[in-house]
Amino acid sequence: VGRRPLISLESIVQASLAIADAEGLGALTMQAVARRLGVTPMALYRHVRDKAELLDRVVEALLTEVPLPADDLPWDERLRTMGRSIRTVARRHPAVFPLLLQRPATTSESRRVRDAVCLALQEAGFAADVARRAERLLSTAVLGFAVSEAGGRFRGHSRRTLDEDFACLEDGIRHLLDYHLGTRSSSSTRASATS
Amino acid sequence: VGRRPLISLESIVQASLAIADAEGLGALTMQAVARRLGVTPMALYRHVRDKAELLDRVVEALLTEVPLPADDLPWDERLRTMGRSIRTVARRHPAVFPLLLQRPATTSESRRVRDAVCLALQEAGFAADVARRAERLLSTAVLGFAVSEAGGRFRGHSRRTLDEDFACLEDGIRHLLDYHLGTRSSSSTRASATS
DNA sequence: ACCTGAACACCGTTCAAGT
DNA sequence: ACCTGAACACCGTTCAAGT
Repeated sequence: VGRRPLISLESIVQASLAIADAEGLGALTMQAVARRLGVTPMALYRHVRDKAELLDRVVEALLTEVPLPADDLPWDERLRTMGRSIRTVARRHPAVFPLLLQRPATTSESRRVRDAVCLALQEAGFAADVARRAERLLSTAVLGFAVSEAGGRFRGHSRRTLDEDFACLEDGIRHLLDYHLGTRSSSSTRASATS
Repeated sequence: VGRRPLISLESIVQASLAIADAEGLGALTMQAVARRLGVTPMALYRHVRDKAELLDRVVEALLTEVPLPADDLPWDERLRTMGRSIRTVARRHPAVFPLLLQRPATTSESRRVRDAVCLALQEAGFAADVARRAERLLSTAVLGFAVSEAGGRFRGHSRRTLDEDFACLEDGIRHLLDYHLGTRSSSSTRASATS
């Protein structure tokens, strides 16, 4: 009656992420998390229903690491910044990141990022429903690339090649957005850096 | 000495895929595969080194289900057909398909599909190295969409919405290819079906 | 309220043994 | 050559019990 908690949901999630980062998703077990926290595995079940929920929380934590750019930046810079942030988070947590593509994008943190993207697209001139569709496809491409890179699908390609690939993806997205906006001012559109 | 095999690598892979399709990736265990084949779990280890290799084989089997379009079709139709085939395979094997984005794209079956895409892109007019880059980005977008859809990230969106999303993705890709080819004949480019 | 000890069903994997 | 039986370490999860 009135014992101070030794662990919290937050410490559990943080420990889980650290384990997955260091030893892979296979090493992320309830026992490993408990051991790292100096507690028995059963203690975790007070804070988390089961392992599935733990994984949900860990994935959610990834999205928390994506910072939202300042409001006063132009919409295209905001999109570019978020895309790069996502890629950075993927490189930081390569074992867990792929799960992001497999869970419903309806959690609060995923909504937080998505709303920021949609807002930028609407400021660019897209109608709300078009912006939502564009966000879906755009995030799919960026997440797909980040997962591929983090998960090792592009193993064998140099960092330089992948950076160029990503720049090419950014340019492609920018071009398509300009095209749909009917914008002629392609001044900020870089020349295709193929090679 | 000279006993006829009860099981084969092929039957193991097929049983594994059937289990994953029916009950999810979590139900795909060595014991479950063995039970389905009427054999003890240890019998599997004669044909497969460990579970990791089994998963590799199963993923490889997914790619086998992607048919290569006829050579005499125009390059753009070939690309479109392959993209749609990939999406179909993803919908057929939603539990296993996400793994495709997490393994090195260097296996023989993945090379088979990739070479076909690169060839189409080269026939379109791209240089070999540009074609390879385009293939990487293009397959990332298509696989990313297929994984998202199969894995449930887009749960809550109607089939119709997702079909339109995919059509929009196809159009976007087509537009970018045309743009990089410097083609003016945009007759085959559909008007943007936003909504 | 929070944690533990003991227990259960299940998992991947090995090894020696059978035919 | 191919499969089995027995065994091991580990996993997620429960339940009653301790403080």
